Amino acid sequence: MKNDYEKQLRDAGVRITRPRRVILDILSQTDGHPDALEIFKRAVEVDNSISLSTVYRTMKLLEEQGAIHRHAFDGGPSRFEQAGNQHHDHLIDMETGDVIEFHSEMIEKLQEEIARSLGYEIIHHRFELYGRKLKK
Amino acid sequence: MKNDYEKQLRDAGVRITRPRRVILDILSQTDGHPDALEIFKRAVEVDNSISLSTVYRTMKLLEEQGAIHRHAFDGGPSRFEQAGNQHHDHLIDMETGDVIEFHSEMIEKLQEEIARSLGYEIIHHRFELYGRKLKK
DNA sequence: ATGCATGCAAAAAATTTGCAAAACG
DNA sequence: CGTTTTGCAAATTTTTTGCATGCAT
Repeated sequence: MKNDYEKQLRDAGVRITRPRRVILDILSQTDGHPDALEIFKRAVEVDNSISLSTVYRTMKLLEEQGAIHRHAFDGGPSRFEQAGNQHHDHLIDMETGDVIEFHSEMIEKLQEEIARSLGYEIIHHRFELYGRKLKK
Repeated sequence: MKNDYEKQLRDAGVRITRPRRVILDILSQTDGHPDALEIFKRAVEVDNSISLSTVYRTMKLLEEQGAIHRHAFDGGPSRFEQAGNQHHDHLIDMETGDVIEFHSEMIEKLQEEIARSLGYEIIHHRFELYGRKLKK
């Protein structure tokens, strides 16, 4: 997928600077869930003047713009992924750290129902399964 | 609820020291979801020689023993609650920070199904709703 | 007694911030 | 050209750890 967030962000009044473009490119070329440090390391390979602060600042900005999602899986640092794909939840393989994405319409519906019955409207949610691969 | 983890822990070979007893008492007198610092502050009121390190070490120990659950709600520090009550998930009021507990058998079943269909066995899961109170 | 637990201070890990200089539109 | 953004270093926040001493069993 091409990095076509650029126009979208520009329209939202976000300046597209060199560091931001580098980070956006990295995000659109990745389908994993890298943390800030990983993004930083890859960014430095492209432009060695980029700083870790800028990565953090950019992640916050992109999150506010809805361009990425931030995850905080058990313990570790925040990990990011581009938004825009269809919504999904995560299953984390506790042995390998692998992240498997899944989607359940049923779950989505249920949580709406639960929230409504408690008198709430959902802004966002986290649904993470932590498991171990079954031997067949 | 009385602090009756003591016997249970003792049987598991865990030494019951003064700091640990103080912390266990605090946990059993609380039905919120305090973080380490809050527990530390309350502990100091009972015994001013307790250190924050010990609180952290004790929380890790109790977690391993299954006596408490650790939560990492969006952003903030780890927050703890005693285990032993029936399993439940959390809805976090984004305006007040209040934590509302709920339980859905349907959700429990669904996640088992999802994990199984992906070839996994669930060790634990996190299901958190972040929402805003509906005005009626 | 003897090993495990504690307090303290220092280290680590993750993230944020102040500020002067540089870059964007 | 006026703002916004950046890099850097330093500060914060949360948590962990090394080590000498103290306490539980």
